[in-house]
Amino acid sequence: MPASLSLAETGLCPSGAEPALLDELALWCRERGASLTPIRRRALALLRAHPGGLKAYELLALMQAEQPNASPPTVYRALDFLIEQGLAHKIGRMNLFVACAQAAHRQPSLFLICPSCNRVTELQQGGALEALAQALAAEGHELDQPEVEISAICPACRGKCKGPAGPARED
Amino acid sequence: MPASLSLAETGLCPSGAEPALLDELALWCRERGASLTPIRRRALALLRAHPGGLKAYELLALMQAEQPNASPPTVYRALDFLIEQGLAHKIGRMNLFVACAQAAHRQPSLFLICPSCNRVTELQQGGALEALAQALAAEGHELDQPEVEISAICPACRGKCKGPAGPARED
DNA sequence: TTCGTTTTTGCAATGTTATAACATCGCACC
DNA sequence: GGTGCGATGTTATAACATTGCAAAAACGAA
Repeated sequence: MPASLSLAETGLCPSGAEPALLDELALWCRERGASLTPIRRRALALLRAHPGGLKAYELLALMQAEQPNASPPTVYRALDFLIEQGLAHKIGRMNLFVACAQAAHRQPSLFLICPSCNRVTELQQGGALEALAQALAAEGHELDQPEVEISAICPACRGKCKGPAGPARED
Repeated sequence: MPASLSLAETGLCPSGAEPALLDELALWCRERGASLTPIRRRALALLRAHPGGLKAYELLALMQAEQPNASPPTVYRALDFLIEQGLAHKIGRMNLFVACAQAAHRQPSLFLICPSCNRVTELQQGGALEALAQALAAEGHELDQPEVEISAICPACRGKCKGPAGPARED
């Protein structure tokens, strides 16, 4: 079973947009008493258009294309909001921000970062997290929160690229 | 809040030093063709004296107490070396560096970061990592390397501090 | 010893990531 | 028309990390 679900295979059109989905998410925010303002919506659209994730300042540059006065706080505030709402995640080790593969399901996610190709895979089903949670519970710890990041060689790279660690992350 | 003290379950004396252990580690480096120079040794000693971990610039400040000309590259180079040798780890999400609880055993480690008290616990035995690795393997991924960071409520905080998320980490 | 090589260190500048602090705007509500 | 409040604008700065180059130390071989 390909339980993996690489960020892109939700049927995303890579050029952005997805207005219907964004409208739906805006509604969802509304229901929660939050509002997906134009800035936040734009940030989310950009993240979704870049399944490999974006650095904060890359996002800033993209936003400045439409909104020349955007500044660091602009994007960090938008990102904080999206993360709070479960619409995006931060990959701490790479300072990378990605849209949530499930739009906003808000369930804990396991991020597998392949050290060989640097690709980020968001794993949302399969027993890995449960197994981990149980093992932790057995030692008195309680798995708290989403966004568990793990270095793991992805299926594509197993056997293929062993040594050289090719570059990655062309946007 | 009591003081930090977490990784300390090794029975570390908190005031630093441990010359015998450091000598041993220096030898161990030698065998591997690496050398634990005075700067690196000093950095390691400081990390070990602060079981809660240190930020790079905190470490820098401490090193400058003895070596006024120390600069950012000084500490980052030392940290890179220690991490390479398996003598220290970096907690990516907090930009925090900690001495390896097992000195240099170089086995994958699971870091549990309590969102309530910010305490970092290094877990090196117990089935958690194994369980995770197996679950990943079942989906075609191969757990790659050390330093898995996880947000998990620590035993001390379970039941105790639920809501407010008090601050932590005064050194 | 002297030479050449490699590793380590010193140092200045810069790059990257993130937040503080404060002012302002726009809008719902009374 | 004020007031409250969330969102945004704006400037500056904090915090984290790296690059590039040159000087010095360490070390092995001639």
